[in-house]
Amino acid sequence: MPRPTRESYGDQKPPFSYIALTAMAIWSSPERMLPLSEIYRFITDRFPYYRRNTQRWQNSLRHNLSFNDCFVKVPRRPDRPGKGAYWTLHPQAFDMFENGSLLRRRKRFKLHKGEKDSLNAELAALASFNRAFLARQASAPPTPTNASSGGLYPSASTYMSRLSPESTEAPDTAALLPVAPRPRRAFTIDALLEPDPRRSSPSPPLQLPPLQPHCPLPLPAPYLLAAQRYHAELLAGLQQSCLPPLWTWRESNQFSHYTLNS
DNA sequence: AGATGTTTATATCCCG
DNA sequence: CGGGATATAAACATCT
Repeated sequence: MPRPTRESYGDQKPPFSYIALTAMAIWSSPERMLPLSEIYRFITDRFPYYRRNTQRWQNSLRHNLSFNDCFVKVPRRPDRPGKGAYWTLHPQAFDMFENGSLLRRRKRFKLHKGEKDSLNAELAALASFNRAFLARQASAPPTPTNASSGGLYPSASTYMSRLSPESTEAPDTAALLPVAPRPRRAFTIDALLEPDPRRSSPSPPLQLPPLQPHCPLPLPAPYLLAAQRYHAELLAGLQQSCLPPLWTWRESNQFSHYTLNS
């Protein structure tokens, strides 16, 4: 091919940190979130250097995902079964490469304890809900005669009827514990679902525009330039991915919880 | 069992 | 050069 678009740097180590490589992979995906295996694939597809010694660098990469607050683990929605969770970028970490170096950031992105607790609590609540939903699905499998009629889910009413009357909020009461005092502009599920304060239109379903199918070779410049746009799209993407139409996130006085759409 | 995450420890590297 | 960010190693848990 006249112009190599997928591979680069040959066998040389690319001048990117694992954090940068992972951010590129996540950012280049249509939904701005990827499972671990896809992050691996993004890197090995483009950088031949990482086709060897996979155990070593993949261990490092996993360490980075867990260790750095700039990466957020989003639980899978139950209609997308698979291995592992999705990984995305924390919107407040967009400027972490602002010094222009993809090798070393000026400072590490760290969430404050309150923000981190709040985010973790809400993500855990979502994961807990998904687990309970799947468990219920397993205990009441679809009729063996037709596996493909009427969608993937049992109806919401079916689900609700299986719950004891006093547990109509969520299966896991731990998930309902009051979340820590909410910081303004937090990256929380409910913050994401908060309609744009400036627009008061009655819930126009936020449509995620089909993005470029591919980002040939991510570079620093486009990364910075698109941060703003990415932010909006990430919100839309999370709204689509985390909260399928089956349920809705609701705010009551002190507790936040999921309710099934009826 | 193997993939995925989490955590701790230590070494190495880069930016100011 | 020094301190902080990053890389590597490794033990261990969890989930499919």
